Amino acid sequence: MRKGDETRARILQVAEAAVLAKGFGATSIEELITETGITKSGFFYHFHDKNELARALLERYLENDNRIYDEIFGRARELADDPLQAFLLGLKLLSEQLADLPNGHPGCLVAVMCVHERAFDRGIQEINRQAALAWRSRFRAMFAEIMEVYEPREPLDPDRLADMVSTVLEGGIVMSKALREPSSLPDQLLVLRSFVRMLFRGGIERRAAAAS
Amino acid sequence: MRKGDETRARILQVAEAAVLAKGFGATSIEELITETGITKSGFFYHFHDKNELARALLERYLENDNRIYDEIFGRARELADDPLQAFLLGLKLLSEQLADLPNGHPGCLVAVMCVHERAFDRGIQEINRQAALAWRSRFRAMFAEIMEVYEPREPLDPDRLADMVSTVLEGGIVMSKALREPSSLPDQLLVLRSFVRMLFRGGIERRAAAAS
DNA sequence: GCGAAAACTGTACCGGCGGTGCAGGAGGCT
DNA sequence: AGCCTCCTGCACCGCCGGTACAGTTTTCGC
Repeated sequence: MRKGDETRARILQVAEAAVLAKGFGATSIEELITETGITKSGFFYHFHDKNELARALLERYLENDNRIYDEIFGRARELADDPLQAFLLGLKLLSEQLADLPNGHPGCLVAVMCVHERAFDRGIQEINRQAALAWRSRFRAMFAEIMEVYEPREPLDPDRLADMVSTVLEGGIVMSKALREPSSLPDQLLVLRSFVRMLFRGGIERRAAAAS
Repeated sequence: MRKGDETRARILQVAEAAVLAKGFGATSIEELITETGITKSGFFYHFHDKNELARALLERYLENDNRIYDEIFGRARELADDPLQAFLLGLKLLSEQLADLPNGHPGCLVAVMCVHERAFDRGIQEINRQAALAWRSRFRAMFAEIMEVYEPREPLDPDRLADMVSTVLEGGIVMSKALREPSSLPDQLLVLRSFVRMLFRGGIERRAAAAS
């Protein structure tokens, strides 16, 4: 029981690195089993086909992904009283953490599954969709809290604003890889941070100006 | 000579749709030849392997991509005297054009190649990098022109700002696919538009306020 | 320590796919 | 007529995903 989970986890670990490095199609099962020191039969004992591997991979990735966001923005929320300051600090911490990765962000499995789209079943597409919606509600909650305190300079839909965070993350990963500049992703996050600061600090300045 | 080019173009057209729909690995050569009504030998007469197909596909895609940006931002530049207004109009036109696509943006081949990364040779990675750099210099030129007229509310590196446009485009494509909401990409472009307007119109307002 | 279940191994096989090699043919240009 | 471009047809290779299934070791609860 426990042994099986450990092997399964080892396969997933090796598979994730390989898939993020060269895509799902280019990652062969034979390669995974030689690297984990298991036999082909052993592999198919754990995952009855490649699609199931993809699902497990994605679920594992998303759990970890959510854990990281919880940690970073949770820490930021503890350090700052103000919701805007907390969010800006969170973006900064995230940017720094990504900048510390020596080879840059390894890649996002959600993006991989999007690109391979129709190669997978509807179940995986649905997990992907739910993940994107979860990101949306996570960041929307933060923006909603900010908007209770700060009036935005321009009225922007909180959902669209929340999606902007995911958009910059996903786009930053792609652009970092295309440019071969690991620093691009953290830099783009800081640009987004400036935009958000401008959006809300502009608002409070306007209110101060109107009051005077 | 002309006949060959036509067949080649037909293969590329079919291949692009297939690759964007389900990824490169999941697109089989056999499938391409049945759809174009050519034989396997005929295919390998035009492309000596799959890697060469990828290169041709990418080059064709980038030519078309550049043509579209030239058109849209060229038109915008003609319609507006002010460089900021021209850029904002260009983003709006681009957003509208993307919103008009019934099934959303079909996908970006640069992102596909990034995701498959090590499955291709260095030549393709280099084309990808040059494409990203070309986007950067295209939009940097626009921001440079804007900055001659408007002072940004915050000092932001024109390169980073330029990359933000590509980042939002690439990220928006991924998020649109993940969410299964074709409207997400054009919406995100409009959010970026708001950010850019805020960045520069905030600047001019400050100068006007300082003068009064 | 024992028995059952879980976690594998080994082997043999299948079909699809990327890719090679080569011979030959149709059609147009000179 | 002869050559070149553009293909077709065919035979073949090796890798890979996947199946089937019998047998073996490891682990864990009792």
